[in-house]
Amino acid sequence: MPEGHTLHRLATELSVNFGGRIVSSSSPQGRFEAGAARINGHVLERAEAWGKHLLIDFAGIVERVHVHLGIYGSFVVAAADQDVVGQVRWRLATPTATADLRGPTACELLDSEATDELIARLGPDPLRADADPEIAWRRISTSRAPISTLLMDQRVLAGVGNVYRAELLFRHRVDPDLPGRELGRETFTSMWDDLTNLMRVGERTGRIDTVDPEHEPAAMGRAPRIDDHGGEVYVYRRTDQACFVCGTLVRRRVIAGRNLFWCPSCQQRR
DNA sequence: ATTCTATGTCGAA
DNA sequence: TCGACCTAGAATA
Repeated sequence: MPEGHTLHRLATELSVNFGGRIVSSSSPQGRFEAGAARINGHVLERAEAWGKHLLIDFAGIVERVHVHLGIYGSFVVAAADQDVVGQVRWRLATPTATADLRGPTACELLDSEATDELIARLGPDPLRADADPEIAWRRISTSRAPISTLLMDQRVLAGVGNVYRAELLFRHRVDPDLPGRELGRETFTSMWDDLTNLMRVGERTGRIDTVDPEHEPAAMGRAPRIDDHGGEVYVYRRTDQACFVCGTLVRRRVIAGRNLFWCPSCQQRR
């Protein structure tokens, strides 16, 4: 379930469970064999997230491990001595913990130059203390592309995925087709602040919750929603269900292979 | 048993 | 805009 909050949680989890410890490293599936062997027996120094990218440092190794989960990758920390189940690209293990990486888009060693290039092409990550929203504003306010496309562009904002995109647009009642350069400065600022808060909640809880108290299940007399992304949301994957605010049916549209969900009544140009 | 789906990204057409 | 990547679990037959 990888949007930015997941990667920041993962970075913390890896740091807590493996940081400062000698780890054994292997690639049961075989596609990271050489890299895993280089790391084997070294001390994990730290793990950090930049948007949806994870970077892990090991003592005495100049390169950093770069992991990107893609759409279905997973990196799961569990107790020690787990059997290998399925396709495990990379396994980290200590006497007390095991971490298994499956199905990532990227799992590779990057030198410092490649790492710099990676970070340089990412926009500000709301979950990082060093994030500069002005960079995002500059890219949005000078673009003719629709705001729904810009929010997913990692050069504009790092860490936002399909769920946060749909929910952020809904929460601010923004038409997904609005060109970036027509988005008002005030709207952008409140969206950035809101996004930061939503993603912090996501990082803390491990789920994406975006519904305000007055629209929560208890307040509206409806059953809590249980879904893969694990939280309560306004529009994501709620195609043909009633909008919590106005009752209009939520719509879905495929754009460049991705599902966009929105309320056509609440989210109109003003 | 098979098909479908997914919170992502890249490169080709 | 489309397919490839590559994985597990859910849905369908």
